[in-house]
Amino acid sequence: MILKSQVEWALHCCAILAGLPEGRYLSTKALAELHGLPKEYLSKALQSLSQASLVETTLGPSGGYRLAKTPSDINFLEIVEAVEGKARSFTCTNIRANNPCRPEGYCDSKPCAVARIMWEADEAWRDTLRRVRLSDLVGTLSEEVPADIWRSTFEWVLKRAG
Amino acid sequence: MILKSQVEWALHCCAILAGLPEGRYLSTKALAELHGLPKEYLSKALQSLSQASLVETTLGPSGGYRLAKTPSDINFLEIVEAVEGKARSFTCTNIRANNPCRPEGYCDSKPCAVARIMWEADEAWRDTLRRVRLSDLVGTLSEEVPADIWRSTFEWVLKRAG
DNA sequence: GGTTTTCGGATATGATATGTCCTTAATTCC
DNA sequence: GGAATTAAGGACATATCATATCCGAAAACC
Repeated sequence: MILKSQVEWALHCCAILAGLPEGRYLSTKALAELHGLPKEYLSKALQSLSQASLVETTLGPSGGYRLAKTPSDINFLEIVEAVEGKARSFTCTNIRANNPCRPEGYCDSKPCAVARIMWEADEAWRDTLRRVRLSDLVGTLSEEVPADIWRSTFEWVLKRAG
Repeated sequence: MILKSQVEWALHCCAILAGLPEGRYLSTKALAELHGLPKEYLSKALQSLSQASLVETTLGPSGGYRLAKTPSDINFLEIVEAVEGKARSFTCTNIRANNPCRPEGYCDSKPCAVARIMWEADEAWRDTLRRVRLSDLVGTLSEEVPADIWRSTFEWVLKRAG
């Protein structure tokens, strides 16, 4: 049970987009080169963010992506679910229904007890991600990343933002 | 990010094993027929449980599997990790290291902030599973499954246990 | 009009989950 | 002792999905 690498890419890209000056866009090409990622494939992750209305896009030169909301209004779960999907990690195939001792046509009143427990754990995972805002990540990064690297990184991307 | 179906199978099998009389074994064949699962493939899941020392085995007729510990000494996480593995759901490829603005040979003092958040969510998932004991599942099942189905199911499997 | 960009479709490839088959060794039953 | 049964595990086949690349269309900018 491993998350797509696109999840990692999307989170890092959102962190960069969160630090952009108001109104500026950043292209797939710039984000791919900054992170050393395949441009065409990263594009799919960014499209997922766009479909989830987490980012806005514009075409043409100096076009690209910017956040559609303030970093404090975006949480981790939104980003993760945008590229990974909203499906639960445990899928119940209801194998209890194959029990040969069950009367024909018997109908369960509740979902399977095994599934309920697994879904509860899934919710705990989602709750944790829901409680972390993109602005929290940006705060941590600006504390931990040395100031000169942090500053020159944004100079670097802005130079490519036209 | 979907768990293997073997996780579901293993959990249901453990629930049945937990209800067996002391000292009795249940074969792969019986467990597979009870749940309507492919015998050969289910065998792989049971082997995983065996390697994790959650179940004990014996060979020959009337052989098979039984729990190696009391149901209250087995939690969900042990079973899930036995078949799914202990690897975290988020793998950090450290793409921050590709940032062209980083000085050559620069070394990070901490793991990536993105990864730390994702791992925290992973821990929340594992904590939830760790807190649920196999005996809790058995308790829920014996409450919710109609008593006659519950009883005839164990008569059915015991008939196949030799 | 030419360039740059997002977006989506089509396709290829590799890894992994799923499923089957077969052999070996141990145990039980007759 | 011999036959039947079982777990264990290796070999193999198949299907699904993640990863990756390429292309064409439409939109924006110069």
